[in-house]
Amino acid sequence: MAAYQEPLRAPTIKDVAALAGVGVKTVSRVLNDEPHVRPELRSRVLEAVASLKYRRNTIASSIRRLDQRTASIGLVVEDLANPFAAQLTRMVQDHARERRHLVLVGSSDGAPEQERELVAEFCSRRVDGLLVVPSGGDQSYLEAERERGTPVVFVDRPGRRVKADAVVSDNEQGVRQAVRHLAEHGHRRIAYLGDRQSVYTAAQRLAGYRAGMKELGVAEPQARTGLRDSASAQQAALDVLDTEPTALICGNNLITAGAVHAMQQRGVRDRVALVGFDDLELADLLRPALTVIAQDIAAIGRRAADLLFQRLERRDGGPYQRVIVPVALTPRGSGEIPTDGQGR
Amino acid sequence: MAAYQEPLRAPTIKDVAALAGVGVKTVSRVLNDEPHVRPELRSRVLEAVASLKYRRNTIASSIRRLDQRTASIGLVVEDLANPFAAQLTRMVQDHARERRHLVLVGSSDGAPEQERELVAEFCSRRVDGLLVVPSGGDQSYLEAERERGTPVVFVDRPGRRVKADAVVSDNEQGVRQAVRHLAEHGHRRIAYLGDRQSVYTAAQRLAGYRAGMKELGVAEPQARTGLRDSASAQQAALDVLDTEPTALICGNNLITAGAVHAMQQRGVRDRVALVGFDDLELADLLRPALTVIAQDIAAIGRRAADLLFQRLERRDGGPYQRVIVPVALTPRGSGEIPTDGQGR
DNA sequence: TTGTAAGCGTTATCAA
DNA sequence: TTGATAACGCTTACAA
Repeated sequence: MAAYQEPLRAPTIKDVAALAGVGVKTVSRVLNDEPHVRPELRSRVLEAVASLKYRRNTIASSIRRLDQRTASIGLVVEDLANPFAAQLTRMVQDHARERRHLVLVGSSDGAPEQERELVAEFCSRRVDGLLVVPSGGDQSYLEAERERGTPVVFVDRPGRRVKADAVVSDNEQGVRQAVRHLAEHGHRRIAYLGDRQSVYTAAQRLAGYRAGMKELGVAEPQARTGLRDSASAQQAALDVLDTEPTALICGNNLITAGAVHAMQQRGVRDRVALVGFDDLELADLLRPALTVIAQDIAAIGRRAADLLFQRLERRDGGPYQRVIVPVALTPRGSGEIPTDGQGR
Repeated sequence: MAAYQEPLRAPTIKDVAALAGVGVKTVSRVLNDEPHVRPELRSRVLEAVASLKYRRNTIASSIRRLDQRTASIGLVVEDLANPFAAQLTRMVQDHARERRHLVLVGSSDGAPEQERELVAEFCSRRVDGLLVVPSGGDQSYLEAERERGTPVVFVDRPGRRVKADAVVSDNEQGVRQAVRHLAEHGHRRIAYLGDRQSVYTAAQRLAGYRAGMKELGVAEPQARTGLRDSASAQQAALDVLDTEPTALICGNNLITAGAVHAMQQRGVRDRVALVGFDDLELADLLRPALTVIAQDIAAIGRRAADLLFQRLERRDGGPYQRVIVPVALTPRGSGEIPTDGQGR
C-alpha cells in the first residue's frame, strides 16, 4: 500500500554465514583471502555473498583491524577548479588506486583555517595519510597527526614549522632557464611580473629571475611583484611595457593571461618576447603561441604519492626528504622572438 | 634509544571519560550536543577533550548510529583533470561542505567497469549518496544501491536503465541558439563538427544543430561527427573548410581546439565564424576571441548536490526529476564575424 | 580446518 | 541527569 519502500538493511557477514551454513570467521577468512578454508566451504560462502549481494563494510572492518587502516588518503589543495590542482588530484588518484586506496579531496582556498578544518575532518575519518598543498600560516598543528601515525607529505610548497616530506617544482631553475633562453635570443631588457612574495613559489621564482639577470650581468633587473590576479597583472604589464623591455617573464598563468591582454592592447605581441610560468590549455593556439616553463605535474603527483605510501608501508621511512622536480621550458614561439635591435 | 617513535594510540572516548571522571555516555552526549548534561560536567568533558587532543572517530560512530550515516558522498567523474569535471567537483565540494559532508572522488575514464568499481568502493565505505557522471553501458547495477538507501543523482548525462534524478545541460537549445546567433549575422552555410553520437551530449548537440538548421530552412546541413580528439577534429575541419562554409559550430572544446588549428592553417580565422560548445580557459585571448556556448557548471553542481541532499534528508523525496540547466551563448568575436557576401 | 567469544570506538537502551 | 551495558559489523585470539 505504501508507495515508499523502506530501504533494505544491508546484509552483514552474519547473514552470509547463516545462508552458507558456516561461522562468521569462515566468511571473514574467505573475504580476506586467508588460507585454511576448505574449497567447498569457500565456494559456498562465495555463493551466499553473490546471492545476497553482500558488500563488505570497509569502515567497520577498519575499526577492528590492528593497523586501523582505512585504505583512504586525504588531499588538500588550494582550489580544485584550478588546472594545476585538478591534474595533481588526478595523478594522486591514479597512484592511490594502484594501491587500492580512495582519495578524499578538499579545497582550502589558501585559507589556513580551512586547511586545518579539512585536515581535522580527514583525520576524524582516520585517513591513512595526508597530502597537503600548504597555505600561508604554519603547519605545526600537523605534528600531532604525525605523532599518531598519520604521515604527511607537502606538495608544491614545503610546510612550515613541521618536519615532513615535501615535493616541489624547481621554480628557481625554471625562471633562470627562461632568462637564459631569452638571452640566447639576444634579450637583455627582460622584465619580470610576479605574485606576492609571501607565496613560496613566487619568492622562489623571483629569486630565479634575479639570479638569471645577475648571471647575464644586468645590474638593474626590472621586477614587478605583488600581482594577485589577471587584472592587476594587466595593468602592471601596461606600465612595464612603457619602459620598452624586449622580453617579459610572467610568474604564473594568471599573470601571463593579464600580460597577453596588455600586449595585445599595445599591439606588441609580435615584437616583445614572452615566457610564462605554468602551461595553459590553449597556449599553442595563441599567435604567437606561448612559450612556457611547464611544471611536471605528473612527476609531482607520483613522487608525492610514492613518498606517502612508502611511509605508510614501513613505519620507519627514514629521514624526511625534499624532492625537487625539474621543470621544462617549452618553446612555442613567444619566447623565441629575437630582439631585432628594438631593445637597446 | 630507538630513533623511531612508536605512534601514540589515539585517545578514545573512554580516555576522555576517565580523565573527566564521568561515564562514556556523558562524553558522547557532550560531543553530540545532546541535552540533559549539567553545565559543570559538560565543561569538565570539554577540558578533557582539549587536554588529550581527543578527536572523535567518525567512522566508528557511523557504524553504530541508527541511520548509519557517514557524512560523506561519492562523486564519479570521467576525468578529473578535465576542466569541466574539476569545476564540477569543486562546486559539489562546496555544497557538501555546507552540509558538513566530505567528498570521495574518482575518475572512470569513461570505462563502465571503472565506474562500477569506484561505485563499489564508495558503497563499501558506506557513502551516504552518489553523484555519477555515467559512462557508456548501463547503470542498472545502481538499483541495488538505491534499494539499500543510497540515493544516486546523475550529472551531465542521464543514467541508463535505472530510475534516478539527473541534472543535464540544455545541449540541444545551446546549439540551436548558436545556429540562430550565426544566422543573425547572415550565415546560412553553417557546418557542424561533433563527437561520436553514442555520447549522450554529442547526440543532443547534433540534434540541436539539425533543429536549428531546419528552422533556418536549410535543406542539407553539413555535419561531421565521430570526432573523438583534437587531431581528428583538425583534419575534419580542414576537409569541411574546403567546402567553404561561412561558419563552424564545434560540439566540444577538444573539437574547437582542433578547428582553430585548422582555421589558422588555412588562414581563415578572420573570415569564417566560429562558435564552440564549452568555455575554454584562454578563449578571450585568441584573436578573434572565441564565442562559446558556456555550460553553467556552478548551477549543475548546485542542482545536483541539492537533489542528492534533498533525498538524503527526507527518505521519500518524491518522483525522480530530470533537471535541465540552461546554457549561455557568450559572444566574444569569433561568432560575430559577418558573412560579407563570402557565403552564397 | 572451523567456530566461538572477545574486542575495536562509538551510539542506543534503559535502569538508577 | 547519569552511566552501566548492549549493540553495530567486523577482525582477532584462541579453543575445538
